[in-house]
Amino acid sequence: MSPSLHLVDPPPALAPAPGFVKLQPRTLVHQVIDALVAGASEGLILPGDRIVEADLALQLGVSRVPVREALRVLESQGVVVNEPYKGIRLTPVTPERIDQLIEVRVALETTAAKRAIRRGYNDGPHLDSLAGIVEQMAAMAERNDVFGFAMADTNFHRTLCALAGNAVLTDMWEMLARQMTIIFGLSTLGKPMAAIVDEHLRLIEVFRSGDEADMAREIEDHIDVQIHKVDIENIIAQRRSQTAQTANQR
Amino acid sequence: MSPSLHLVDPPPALAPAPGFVKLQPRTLVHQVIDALVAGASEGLILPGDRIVEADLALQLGVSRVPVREALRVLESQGVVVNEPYKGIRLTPVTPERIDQLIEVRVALETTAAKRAIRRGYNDGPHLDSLAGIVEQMAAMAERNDVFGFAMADTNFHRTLCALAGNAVLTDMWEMLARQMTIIFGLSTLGKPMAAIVDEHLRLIEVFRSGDEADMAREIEDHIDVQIHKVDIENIIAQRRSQTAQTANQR
DNA sequence: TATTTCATTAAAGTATACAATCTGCGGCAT
DNA sequence: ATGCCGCAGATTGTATACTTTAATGAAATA
Repeated sequence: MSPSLHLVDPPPALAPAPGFVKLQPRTLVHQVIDALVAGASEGLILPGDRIVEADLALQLGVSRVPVREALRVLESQGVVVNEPYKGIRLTPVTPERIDQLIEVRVALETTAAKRAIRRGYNDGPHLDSLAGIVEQMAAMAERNDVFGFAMADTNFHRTLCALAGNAVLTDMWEMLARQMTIIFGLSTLGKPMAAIVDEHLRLIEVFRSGDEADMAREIEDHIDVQIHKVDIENIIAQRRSQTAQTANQR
Repeated sequence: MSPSLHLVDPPPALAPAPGFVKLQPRTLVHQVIDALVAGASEGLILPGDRIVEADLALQLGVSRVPVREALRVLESQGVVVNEPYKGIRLTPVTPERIDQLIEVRVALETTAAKRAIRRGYNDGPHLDSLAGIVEQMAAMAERNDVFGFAMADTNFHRTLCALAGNAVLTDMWEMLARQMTIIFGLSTLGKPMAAIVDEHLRLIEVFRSGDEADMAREIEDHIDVQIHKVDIENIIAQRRSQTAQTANQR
């Protein structure tokens, strides 16, 4: 883990793509976005912290322009909040906001699962790829790799959403995932990893059964439990005191 | 209606605010965003059309910077698509995409209604404000103001969503609404306005009853019917040939 | 002492200038 | 004739420079 903010290369794909992916030039804007999200999930920047364009640009070794554009994107995605001529700060995370994120995420994933079932995509190959990801999760749990575990977990749900074949839905899901990644990164998991692995296996089973209502219930329970009970404000306060000497002023 | 793209002031609020609203400076970025969305919904730019930063900046009388930032925001919201170093174009609208937008919108509105009911917000004052908007719709229908009618319609659903008190949800809903505004602007309505007014009245009734399942069904039917049957590609082709002399090359 | 005014400063918003990349066309070799 | 190479134009990506706004604090006044 790096001690400071830095531009990053594309994250390593956990599951190799089946065919060729249309590769696109990674502009600085994208790199800045990734760096910021990564930094936030590492707790380098905490919710509510001010983000100064010029400072950030200096740290990342780029000009203000790509930084500004990145921040605009993150603003429109809810990761940061902006007041014109005043400044940008990482969106404050309150229990209410977490509830809201969860509510929307459950709605999206439920819809995705429903659609996937109606398309008949809850069968062999698709179930296998989901099972494969759960295996990865188990492996990460084995070696106690919390970060890798969280990545695989996210990947599981991303894959599930993708089965709906709804680009609008997946885009919106990614927005939520980003914000939850930041929160996840700060909080330790509420449950032991082994239990979470089991939950995912059960999720696959229900998905296979094709009962839409059951699936909806299962998803709701599953996501709800994940971070609902975490006292996020306490965690943030702790982090802030830990890194008080280098902390960005609030 | 203006014959060309132009910067716009904030749209007139249909319902006056009860207290003071925290006023924020409108930067050029926001104005460019509004101008672009307005221009798109007027058919000045058609789905699939190329958007050249420099041209747009010239037309709007600003530099490229705010234009770029606006386009970045619209990109992250799905209004335009971007390929690095190649260009930006208004997101192509296909029947599949419309289906996807509707699917997500139904999911969000259903969730919002459910939450609003659970909060007990399906009562007196809130129902009244909804009914007030339907009256506005009826008035617009009376004077055959299609644009005003669409605005009021949008406002109805916006108000309904707001009752859930979920900022994340409303933000996402606004994204969808923007894209659907563009499509609506291009297509004529599939049903007579009077019928749509009736549907909204029924929607209010079901909302009052507080039956979540009924509400979900009602919303689904209502939104589905609106534009599902429209042959959007044909409409776009027509528009394109109508304004062929000044059309932006595809 | 409290309050207002105004200058200073930091940071965001905007404009201009430069670099990198794509695209289409024309010449040249095969 | 066909296909490859490379140059020129256009357009996007990035950097630098300038302008506007807001916040802070010191000086002035009541």
